[in-house]
Amino acid sequence: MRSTGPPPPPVPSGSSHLLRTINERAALYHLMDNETLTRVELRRLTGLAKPTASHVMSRLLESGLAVTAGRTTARQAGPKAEVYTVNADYAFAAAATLREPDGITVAIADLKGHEKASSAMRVDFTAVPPDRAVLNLLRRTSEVAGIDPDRIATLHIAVPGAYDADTDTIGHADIPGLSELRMRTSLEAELGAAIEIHNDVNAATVAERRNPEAAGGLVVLWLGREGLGVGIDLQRGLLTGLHGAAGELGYVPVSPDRTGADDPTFQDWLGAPAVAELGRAHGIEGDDAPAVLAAAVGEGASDFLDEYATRVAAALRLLKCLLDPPQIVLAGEIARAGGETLLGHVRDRAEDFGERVIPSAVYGDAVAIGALDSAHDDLKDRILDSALGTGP
Amino acid sequence: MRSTGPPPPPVPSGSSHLLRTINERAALYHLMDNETLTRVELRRLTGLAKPTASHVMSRLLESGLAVTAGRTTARQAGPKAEVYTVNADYAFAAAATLREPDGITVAIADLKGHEKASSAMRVDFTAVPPDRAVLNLLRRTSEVAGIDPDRIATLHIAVPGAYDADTDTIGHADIPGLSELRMRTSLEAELGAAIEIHNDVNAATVAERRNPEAAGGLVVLWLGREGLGVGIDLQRGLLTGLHGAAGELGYVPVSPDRTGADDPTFQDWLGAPAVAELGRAHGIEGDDAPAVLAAAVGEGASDFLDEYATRVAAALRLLKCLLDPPQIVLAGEIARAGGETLLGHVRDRAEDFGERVIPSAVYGDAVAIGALDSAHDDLKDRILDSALGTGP
DNA sequence: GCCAGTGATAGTAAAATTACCTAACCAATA
DNA sequence: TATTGGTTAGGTAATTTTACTATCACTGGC
Repeated sequence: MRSTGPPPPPVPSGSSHLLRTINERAALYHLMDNETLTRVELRRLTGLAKPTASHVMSRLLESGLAVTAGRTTARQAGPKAEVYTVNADYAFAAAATLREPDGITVAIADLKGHEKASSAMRVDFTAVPPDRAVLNLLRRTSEVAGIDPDRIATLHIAVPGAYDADTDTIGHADIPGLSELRMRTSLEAELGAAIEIHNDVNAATVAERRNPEAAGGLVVLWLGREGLGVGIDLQRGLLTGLHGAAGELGYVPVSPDRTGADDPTFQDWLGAPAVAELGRAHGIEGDDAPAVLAAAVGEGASDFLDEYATRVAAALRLLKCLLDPPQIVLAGEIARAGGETLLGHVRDRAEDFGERVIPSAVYGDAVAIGALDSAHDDLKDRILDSALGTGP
Repeated sequence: MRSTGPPPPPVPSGSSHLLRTINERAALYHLMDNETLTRVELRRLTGLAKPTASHVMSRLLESGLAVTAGRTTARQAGPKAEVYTVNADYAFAAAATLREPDGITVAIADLKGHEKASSAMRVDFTAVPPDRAVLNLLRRTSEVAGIDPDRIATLHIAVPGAYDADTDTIGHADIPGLSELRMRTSLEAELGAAIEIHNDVNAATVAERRNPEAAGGLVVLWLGREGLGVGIDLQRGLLTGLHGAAGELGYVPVSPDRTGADDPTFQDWLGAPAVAELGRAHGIEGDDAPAVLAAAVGEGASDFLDEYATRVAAALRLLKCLLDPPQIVLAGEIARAGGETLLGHVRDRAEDFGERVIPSAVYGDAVAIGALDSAHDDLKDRILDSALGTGP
């Protein structure tokens, strides 16, 4: 379904053109990696000779991928070196989130990763199909930011559900009309952009990559206002699974050896319903699960916190034993409401791997931020792969 | 601990030398991928011009990596094309397994992946340290096969335990002296070879890659004679975890919500002890867990099989929900003893993902085969990376 | 049934192309 | 005046294109 024809060999071959492509790719990579660059710095990074570095740079300027950004303020002898940057407006990355009952958000970033515009809108998905809603808000947002929608090269969408890339369908989604839609196909037809659809927890997991502590790989236990999920980001990239349904801890039975009729899952035992029930048992009130946790922390209800932390630690032990990740991030609205207090209790219960449990390093909407980060990474990869190397 | 200095940029750059290296690498890759190759076939695979293909081939011959293998039996007009092959004796890959109470096995394969020799030996690890035992048997085996031990470029060792590459230590190992050893360091000093140490279940998982059905990724539930384990091989390579302790399902509590004193783990509930206990309860006898299963299958004890299959399916559901793998392989001595019968029962219990559960496709010692496959893959990678490209 | 002619294929040789590197040079600046 | 940024000129190394030779199966006349 994905690709046709035989796959290209993993080891390329070619002639002088390939060499030029390689060197231009390398230069572009360093340019995207370094904010600003002079010819001399490029020379040092790539090891190319002076005339070659010069030539490669002028090719990048011609193609519009690089732009000049003044000259160095020379404090050494000699002329001032010309400074180059990536052309931030060469192409844009967009991200959208779909949530119930919040509606949708859209954000657009330039090639440098700077957010240019964002907007949110409540949507009644029974009245407006999700794909139309995203399209409308994306067009409006790009207009506000003064961005030509045709320059948006990637669009990543975070949805609450499991996206199956092979069939272009979304499973386990509680948004009306979402499971019947072929979202990627329909949006790709309207927009020119490359569309990717991610699970919301996976998007939040990408956002946690901003934490330099988690560079070696991380697993996120997402304790959301409603649902529960796990994001796995180890070695190279997200683990999404065959049908995009990896990390669905919520569907796992807590006690498979008990063949009772109720058969509680981790969602029942650890998710929002469990928090509400635990709150009632301990006399702690709140409108929703995060509120209950905030109240518990405020009141110093250590019995409640111990009980809940024990459950969280049990889930973490499962993840630690199966995946042995360098870091386990506690994230989501409930975890945020629990704050350092909850984290401390969980660490106490986690015993041997407590030091690996860290709080979320993301401020703000992790799902939206992660989706935009993901779209931006994808954009850079695509620019690197396609914008050059189509020489004679 | 692993590398010093700044990492090289992921996008290389270079001059004509690089180009030649690239093309020779490509040729070598195709040569290793294709058993035999003529210049014309190489031309078609790489897209290189005729004289270049010729030149690259003669370089490979000079370096000793390729050898001639006669000429084609021309059934078309024109001269017979010269046929080339990888020089199978250019370098060798070795594998070893350490098991209690079986002792150690050693196997050696040539660059083409053909097994040249293998041997097994019972070892009293309290008398002979594991690293010395491996070294001795490896030297003896290579002597028997007439292979210069210096040409053994990779050695992969499968051990029952979690290998931590950073500290070069093995945890959770029940072989005397194994946890005190720095096995890689000590063997690397004696042998010139590159040493890798794998968990035994992970080695068996590599062996399952031979099954073309599992090309999209697989997870192995290993029901061994003694222990229980999970091998995860998705997207890119094995998931080993920070301390090599990924896949240790045996240590996971079955029912975290029950805070009883016994606190049974999956090992207790699904491993060899559980099989023995279940056998006693159903009046089925056997010397060890596989024997009990074989007896149950022979007697058609469907009550026993249903009960055990229900437990296996519970573990599989956990793996399916967390990892969503394309295939789940049932392997290990217990699973083999249960055969198609057990598989059928498990599939019935697995409901929605039963069709993804497949039997092991490996005949013989999966751990030893996987370790050798792994060593051979590593050998090919290293040859590709190092043998060429050291030009002027 | 034999043997030269024909055409297709394997491989090599020479010239042209492309991109890189070194070395020399010019200009700007502390 | 020495140093640095940048360009120009000439040379090198790898490729490709074009042209050529050698080999071999097939064919058809003798």
